Amino acid sequence: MSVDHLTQLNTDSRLNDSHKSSKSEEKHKPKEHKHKEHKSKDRDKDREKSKHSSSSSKNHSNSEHKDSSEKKHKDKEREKDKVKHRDGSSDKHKHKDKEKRKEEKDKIHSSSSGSGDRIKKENGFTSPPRIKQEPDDDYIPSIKVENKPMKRPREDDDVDFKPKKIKSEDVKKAKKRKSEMDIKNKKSKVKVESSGQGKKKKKEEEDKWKWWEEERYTDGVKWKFLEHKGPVFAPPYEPLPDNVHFYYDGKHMKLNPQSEEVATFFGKMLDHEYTTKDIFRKNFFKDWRKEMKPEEKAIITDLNKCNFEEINQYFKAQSEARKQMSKEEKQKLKEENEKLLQEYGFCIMDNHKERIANFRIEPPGLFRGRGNHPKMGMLKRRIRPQDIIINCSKDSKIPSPPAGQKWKEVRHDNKVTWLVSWTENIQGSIKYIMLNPSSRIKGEKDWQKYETARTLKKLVDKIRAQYREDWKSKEMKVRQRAVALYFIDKLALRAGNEKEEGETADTVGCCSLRVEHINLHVELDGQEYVVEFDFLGKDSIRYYNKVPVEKRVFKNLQLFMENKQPEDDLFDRLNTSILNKHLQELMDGLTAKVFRTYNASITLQQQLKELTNPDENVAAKILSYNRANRAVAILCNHQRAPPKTFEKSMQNLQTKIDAKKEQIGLARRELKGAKADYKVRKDEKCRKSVESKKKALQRLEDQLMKLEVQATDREENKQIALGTSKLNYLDPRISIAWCKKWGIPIEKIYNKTQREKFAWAIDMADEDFEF
DNA sequence: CGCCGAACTTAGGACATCTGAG
DNA sequence: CTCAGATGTCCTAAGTTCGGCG
Repeated sequence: MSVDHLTQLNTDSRLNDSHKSSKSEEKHKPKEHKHKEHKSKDRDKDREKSKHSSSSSKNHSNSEHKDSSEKKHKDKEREKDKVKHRDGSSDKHKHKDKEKRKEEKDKIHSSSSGSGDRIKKENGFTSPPRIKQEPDDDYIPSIKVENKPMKRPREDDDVDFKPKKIKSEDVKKAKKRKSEMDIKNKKSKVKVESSGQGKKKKKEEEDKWKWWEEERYTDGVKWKFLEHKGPVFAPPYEPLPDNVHFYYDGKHMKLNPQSEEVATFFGKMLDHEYTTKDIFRKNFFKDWRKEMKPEEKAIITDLNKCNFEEINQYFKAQSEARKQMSKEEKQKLKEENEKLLQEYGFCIMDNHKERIANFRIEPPGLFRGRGNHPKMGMLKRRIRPQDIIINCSKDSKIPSPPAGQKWKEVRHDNKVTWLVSWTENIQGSIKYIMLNPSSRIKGEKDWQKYETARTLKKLVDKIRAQYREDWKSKEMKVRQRAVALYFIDKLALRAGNEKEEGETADTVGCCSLRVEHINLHVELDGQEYVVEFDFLGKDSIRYYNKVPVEKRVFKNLQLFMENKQPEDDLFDRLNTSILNKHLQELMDGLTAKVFRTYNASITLQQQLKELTNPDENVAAKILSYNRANRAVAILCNHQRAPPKTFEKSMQNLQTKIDAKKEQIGLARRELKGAKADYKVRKDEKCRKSVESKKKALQRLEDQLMKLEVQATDREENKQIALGTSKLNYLDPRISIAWCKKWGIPIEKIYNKTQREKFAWAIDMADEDFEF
């Protein structure tokens, strides 16, 4: 964190202190009453702000030029909004407990700096600089918003699918549907496949079902038939052998299996840093004691007197032993695993065998949330059959629970995609077993996601024009919405839902940004109107970025921050639901996250165009691809902890480079010598020697280049994770089109799993595909 | 209309397995 | 052949969105 960031923070808080507003009184209200009070306070504040904003908008209006025709329209809208506002409907109602946050903050930072300290500790690296060029979009935006279904609805004759006739009938149907579709969609790639085309073709089609050539369900039905074998439970606890001891206060103590199991969870983790954290230890100890027998509970009262060392050693030895297993043993284990996969890893959904993603129930253990999680260390309990809800077809073979046990419930809900669910005990949220990304049900959704993003592409200019216009709105709420949307669009921020405090780590997204998360600089490093962002986002990954913004945005931010405490919401009149409602009106299916998908994909496409050099070889082109991918990862702030071995491996590489350089020096000298010889002797032998020396030198130089490129690549990738964007944000058809265009084998870009996930795209994208 | 739970996508880290340079 | 580093898989936490309910 830079010095001026710190001073800025301090200045801010001082400034705010002198302007103590209604907020500060509120701080001392008892918590229980807070909820309602907050609401009415906010309403007051809203009115006040509203006044304020309309008066101050005069101040900011010097650069405002009004388009009269549009103004009329706008005014009408404002009128509407104002009416709504009078109802109190636009009040923001957050039940975030700011008091607490403030107190905490005061505790931590009583004397000095801002939030930066904490942030750095939590996640030691800073965000790399990000680039995102605005796509030079020559597209003419269309006004019409239509989200035409990609396919026709399924026919009703599918209703009584019977599991028995699993595939043969289906192939016929697929063909029928496909031919209809081909006519309708005028697909460039026509697949010839008359019904009389032999068994081989049929077989292939069975192996690789092309669900994307079939119609989709409409009306929320997710499947017509679903059969599976239920989940695989975590193996039961195996008590420790008698020679592995637990000590309390130096004395050996035999724990009963139930509390022993929980002890092993802690013992296994001894090497992890977080077993030293106070919250972790406190939560663990509390939950552990709940599992103890009264006698144990009476004795074990202080975690510091517990010695898990032997337990720790035991598990280390176990994992060592696993590594040392013979080939045959490993093979056997692998086969058993495979058998389990074959039995439980697949289900039958609508006549097709589909892979299940997570068919194993999460084993018990100690919860470790990410970042500074208030619940870290709590016991994640073992899931039993009686906790499990099974979802499948009525007419399917219903999975049987383990002997002597019962499911919590068996239901037949074909409006959802999950096969199994249970409620987890840490947050009380529901967990699911669902299908693999290669499945129809996931693939269709994925495809649709990119289609929505492409629809946004057609409208984005209009939407941008609109939110720029809204920066001038008389209404605070509209301005906040417009500025937030600008951030979401320009910086690919996440929407930022409100979170319940004390339940999760303190992280934010766009709508939940607080005043303390940004710093305004009228001038910074030679740039005007710079906003400095510094906050923890999803997974407590730090987002740090300095962005020059338009003057109007800057002025708006100043306005939003007026009379606020650092821990107050920046966009106090906005939340994700308001924002998304607005977006929904702009385009069918538009939500905040679509901007991330759109901007990621368009950035890839444009970077690929820019970086690919037709004359270069495959390796160089792939490097370009990775660079393009990296640009997206940076945009989306996909970070990773630098690999543990990074420094070392970098050093090794450097050593290699140095060695290579030395070799080159040597080769140069030799070449020189050979040349000199040739000059004197002019004979064939010498000429050949020169030639070969030249070649050798050339080869070495090539190798050096390669190493240096590798080093750069690795350095650039140190903190950047490419996988997330590749898997979730980049329309696979862009990459596939690029591969086809430049003759790059798809395997160089997508591994086997990824090719399975993106099979639909591989099949349908040709080299002309444009996102 | 706001709140909350349900359902589903997105996310990084741990661990296992593969690979290719020495 | 060996081993380090790269790559792939698994795991499950942490987001977003939506719809229903009071």
